[in-house]
Amino acid sequence: MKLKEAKAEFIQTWGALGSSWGINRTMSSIHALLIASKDPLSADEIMDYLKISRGNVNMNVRALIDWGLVKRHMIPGERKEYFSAGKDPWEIARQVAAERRKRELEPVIEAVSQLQKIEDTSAEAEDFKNTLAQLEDFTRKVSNTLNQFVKSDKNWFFKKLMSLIH
Amino acid sequence: MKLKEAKAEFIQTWGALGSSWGINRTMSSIHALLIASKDPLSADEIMDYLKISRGNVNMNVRALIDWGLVKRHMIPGERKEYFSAGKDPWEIARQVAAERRKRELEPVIEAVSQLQKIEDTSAEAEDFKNTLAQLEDFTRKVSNTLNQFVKSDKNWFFKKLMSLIH
DNA sequence: AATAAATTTCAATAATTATTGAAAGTTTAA
DNA sequence: TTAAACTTTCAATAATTATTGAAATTTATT
Repeated sequence: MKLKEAKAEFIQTWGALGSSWGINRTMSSIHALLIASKDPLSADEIMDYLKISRGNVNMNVRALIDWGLVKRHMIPGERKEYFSAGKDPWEIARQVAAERRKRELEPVIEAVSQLQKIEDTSAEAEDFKNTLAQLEDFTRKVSNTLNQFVKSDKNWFFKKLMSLIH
Repeated sequence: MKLKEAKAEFIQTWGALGSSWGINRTMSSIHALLIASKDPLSADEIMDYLKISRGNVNMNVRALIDWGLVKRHMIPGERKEYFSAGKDPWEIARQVAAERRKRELEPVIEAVSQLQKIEDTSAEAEDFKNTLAQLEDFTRKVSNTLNQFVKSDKNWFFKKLMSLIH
């Protein structure tokens, strides 16, 4: 297999993965393209490679920057902006975990916690309150654990990962 | 807050969560309804409560069964099928982790592993191979860890979770 | 300040994904 | 074996989500 083909397939694979994770295909394709690329790319290069419009590139690159997965570069003497993505899988996972915790887990904890204020005292109501309490407890534990990952350094993470397996 | 309201909001919250995780809103709403419900429900009851069509209930309940999140009940003397969902968050998470590992992580490992067969030996090709190798290694580690979770019992999981935090 | 280069926005449109509902298929019971 | 009760399928349609592209805006250069 040639380098070019491999990169094209990687972009394809990564794009499909993203879409099964609720991230849109174009966003993950751009991310993959930048991961696979030695040097930062301009909007024009991304448009050209992925055959998508300027507006689309702009919106999805912005989203990637929001997620902390891509950064802007200003090259001295150039007017254009360039974009690059970090290549370390652990850093990528950490960034994604941090954002999802904030965006998805925290709101659930908040909501489930509020819902437990049920006035009824029927057996059914008590049961449901109990289900919610368990859910809150579980979600808090997961959220705390993720938070540790996010704040930890790479070696700590791998050590723990290994300790889980053995 | 009354029990009915709380259940309605829970269904709402859980539905929204699912859709940010690439699971469709109706599927997670049905799941939430069954979690919140004391007894198993029939297709008609689900249709009625969520105001969705029979076909939609059938398809999404089937998907939930595929995911191992819902089971069928036959009540003796009744013609209808009834459905229920497990209420233990740990069991739910385990089931979801098991399925996603199989459906999403394993194919990525396979794909990334294949992609490393790049013939080129330019510095750029070597760099990219290296990125892929790191990605494969990371994904394998995550996959193994998830697999441990999946095979483990509840207490083991919580003990490990706690050991990570402290 | 005028111009050029690049970026951003967003209404229109295209593409995708979810939902309906009626017909076909199955199962159970008399 | 017929009919009623229930489930499944799937083509048509609705709803949602992504994409385009041209106009508006911003930023840099002369």
